[in-house]
Amino acid sequence: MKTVDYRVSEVFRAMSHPTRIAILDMLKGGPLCVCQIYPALGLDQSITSKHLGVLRSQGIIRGRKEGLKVTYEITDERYLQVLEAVKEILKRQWYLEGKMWNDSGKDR
Amino acid sequence: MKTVDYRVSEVFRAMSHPTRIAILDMLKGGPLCVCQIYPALGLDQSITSKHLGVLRSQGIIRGRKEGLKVTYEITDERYLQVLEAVKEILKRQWYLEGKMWNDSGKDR
DNA sequence: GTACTATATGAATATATAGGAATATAGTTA
DNA sequence: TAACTATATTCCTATATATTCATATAGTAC
Repeated sequence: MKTVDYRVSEVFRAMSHPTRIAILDMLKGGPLCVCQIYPALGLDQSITSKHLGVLRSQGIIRGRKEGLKVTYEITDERYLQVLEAVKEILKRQWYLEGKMWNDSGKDR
Repeated sequence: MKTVDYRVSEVFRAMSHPTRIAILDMLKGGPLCVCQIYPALGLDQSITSKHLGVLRSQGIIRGRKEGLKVTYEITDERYLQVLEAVKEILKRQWYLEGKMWNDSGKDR
């Protein structure tokens, strides 16, 4: 039986890639089709599918097939809260350090 | 300049190892000396030091030298809240799946 | 100074993960 | 049925990370 710590580590590992964080950010607004996700990320369908698979295997997102398309959504809103919490911690740290930052060129 | 998403990914990656999660759990109770941490984990001093270095490099913990010893502590309580939040999500998921679990043999 | 203690670091190896290109699978449409 | 579409998977290579053992560094005590 896997320990809780081990499962927690798997979840953090799944969330520890910029592309997968970008995917979670996209899903904040609600379910999205794969066909909407990978063009928005500017990535290959194949690579995107693998990242979705990592998040899905950890139960962070779930997909349902609707005809040819697959729509993904967050399984538990608290994963988004966790993500936001870390962003907030870092923003404060950076603020304290007097730094500026941005994501994909967009100012925050 | 590193993006926020990239920094978030680094923090998650730092937290994505069972040993480092165990270290954070130990530090919940307050600062601890390295000499207390690695025996409690049952790990080599060298390996423990490297894991501490990963957490330190991400600003999750900080150490201060006191004579020969180095004492580590959490830099921001919210990192612990993030850790607890994920544990809670997983506990609920496992409960819904009707599973039992434990950490190092201790029932929860 | 030497000897000792606690911690960090380096080099080598092993394992894990990511990315790219091609292919497989499942569903649709004609 | 064949052709098409959307997504997932496989294989291969490159890169990143973890572990082990040995050594370096910094502080203490004599």
